[in-house]
Amino acid sequence: MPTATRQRIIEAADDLFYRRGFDHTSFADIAGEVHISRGNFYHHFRTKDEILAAVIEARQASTRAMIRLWEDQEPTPEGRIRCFIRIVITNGALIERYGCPVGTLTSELAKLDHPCMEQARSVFSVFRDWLTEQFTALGHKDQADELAMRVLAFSQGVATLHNAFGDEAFVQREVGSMEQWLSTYSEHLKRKEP
Amino acid sequence: MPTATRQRIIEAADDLFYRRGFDHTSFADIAGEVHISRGNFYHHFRTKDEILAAVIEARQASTRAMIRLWEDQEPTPEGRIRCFIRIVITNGALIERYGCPVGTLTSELAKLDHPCMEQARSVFSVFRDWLTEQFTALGHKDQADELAMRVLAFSQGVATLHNAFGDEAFVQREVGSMEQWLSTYSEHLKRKEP
DNA sequence: GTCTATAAGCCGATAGAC
DNA sequence: GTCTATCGGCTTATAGAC
Repeated sequence: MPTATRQRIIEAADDLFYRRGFDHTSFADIAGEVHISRGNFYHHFRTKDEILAAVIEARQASTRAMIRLWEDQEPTPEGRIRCFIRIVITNGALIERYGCPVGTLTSELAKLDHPCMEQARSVFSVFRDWLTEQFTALGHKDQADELAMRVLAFSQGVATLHNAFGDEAFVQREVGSMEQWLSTYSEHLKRKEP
Repeated sequence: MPTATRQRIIEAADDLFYRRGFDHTSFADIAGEVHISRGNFYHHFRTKDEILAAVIEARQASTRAMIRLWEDQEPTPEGRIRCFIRIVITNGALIERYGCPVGTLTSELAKLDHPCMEQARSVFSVFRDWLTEQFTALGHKDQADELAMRVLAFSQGVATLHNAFGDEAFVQREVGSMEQWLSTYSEHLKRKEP
């Protein structure tokens, strides 16, 4: 049973880890955001790694919630994959300023040689596995994972360069090109259906 | 005229900034690597920002040197662009462990809101401008920059996922696919030449 | 140019009162 | 559950001897 304070700590840490980076965020920063003392903070989380694990767990949950939303909104696999492709536009303002939350965290944890690296990678896997399901439903079971990884790589490349150059026209162009690529993989199914 | 010690500091800092990240690397870490005292260190660089600027300048120079090497080895624009595409294989072992040196630095500096961010982005620009030249030479002047950005985004997407998943087969597959894509853009020129 | 010594402050983490 | 007080260690950076 998470207390309200614990939940507020996780939300503040999630935000600060994204905007400032994990290593650069101190306990004092998080405590200040939640308006509690550092002593109180340690009542809820004993180590920094503990709160990182809680933050990543929260991100996994919110990722799954977003995916369920896409599934409710879009009945076809093509429409659902399109939702993923368009994240780089949907979250464009944040990505331009702070990059992709998933990619920048795994990059940082890799350099820190942090034990939570595997857990952070699993956020990527939530997207990867779901995209693989969608491409399987599109009738490309044999190469579904390969296609999922390609779409994932697209999102990371666009996010990194949007963060570096701040060029919105580039993002729009790449999304358009990727959507066109997707439609060629969907035609296969359309031809088979009446 | 850079002294030998100054040069050794820059090389050690370059390596540590890449492997551990800029923020996580301390003066003591660099001084320890070079086997000098912290006091001596401050004789050469007064602030951490100063050494970061020197490191980025060194990276720009080494990037230009690598490009000159490609130009010597490959006479055609297609061959030269292929050299860039294959970096993710050439530097595969380091990328798997620490990510792309350019992409991870810009991501970190963006979060730190660091004044050297613009300078770090210019390392990307060295690649971008050179790739634009190559695509112009291939006969695609109108969309040369767009094609350059696509190849750049490819490298960043592959590097981030290689760092996250450590899947070498994925890298090989994506490089092969990108080389095939490149050859379709080169055929245009081949048809015009006798 | 290179060193030791040290300042001033922030870090994660703990103890114990209420 | 929340607080204050505090520890030991590490940080950037400076002063000054050699």
